[in-house]
Amino acid sequence: MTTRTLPLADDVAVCCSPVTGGVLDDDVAARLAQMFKALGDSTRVKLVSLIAAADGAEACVCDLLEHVQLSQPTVSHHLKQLVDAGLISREQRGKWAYYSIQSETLAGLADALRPR
Amino acid sequence: MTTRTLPLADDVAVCCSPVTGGVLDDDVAARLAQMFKALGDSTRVKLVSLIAAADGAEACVCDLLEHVQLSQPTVSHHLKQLVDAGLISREQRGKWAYYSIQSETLAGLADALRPR
DNA sequence: CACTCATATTGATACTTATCGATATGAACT
DNA sequence: AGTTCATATCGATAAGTATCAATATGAGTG
Repeated sequence: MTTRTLPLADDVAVCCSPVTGGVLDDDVAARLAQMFKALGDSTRVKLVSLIAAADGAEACVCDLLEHVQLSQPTVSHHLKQLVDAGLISREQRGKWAYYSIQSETLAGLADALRPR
Repeated sequence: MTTRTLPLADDVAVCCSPVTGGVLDDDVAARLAQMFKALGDSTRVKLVSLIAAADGAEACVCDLLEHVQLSQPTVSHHLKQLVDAGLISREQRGKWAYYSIQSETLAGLADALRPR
């Protein structure tokens, strides 16, 4: 898989399409599934919680490596998936890459899950 | 993989452990990931929305088959995963198996995602 | 420019999963 | 008991993914 941004529903559409609020269009379902899939791995769930709990609500890979028992390439790979799904964002500052939570996307996901 | 109920954190623990509220224990992260993974497939997201939108908020497999272009065994397989994750429940009534949304679990998941 | 450090990418491998056809189960009906 | 209908399970296969060692990239530093 190469890096790509899925040409799917944007965040606005997602936030307005609750899972339990009616039959979802295929593209909305696909976008939701992409985000859920990104969270469908305990390592990635933990990475998100680590980033959220980090000082300044951002963390570099080196910080995260100390908390999960995985190789650096593997952690990098998981972070990429979270970025691709729009759940976290990446910012390069000097030698370090800082990851932070995309709260709006996460909140939108939560909203899509809430019963209607 | 055989049928199993994961000996992980129960729903109460999950609902009280927001993803962005601090570093998650491994077992809580695993339970959350199990539920997210169940939703990490567009077919399953759509099945959930179909069930929620169905008359009486429940649907039998035959109803669902009409709305997804997949074989009956495949739909059965997806439903099983959703049941195993606790997101929907199954009730046999006569010849039919009725699936319905586990709203509390879904609400708990939404709660775990909401920013703290 | 050479060197180091932090992170990303590549390539390989083992494991998982989505899917289907075939078959089994199990309930109602005759 | 035999038949039919709805659904589940099995077995196989193709596609996807998690992981790591090795290597590349790219930013700072001397």
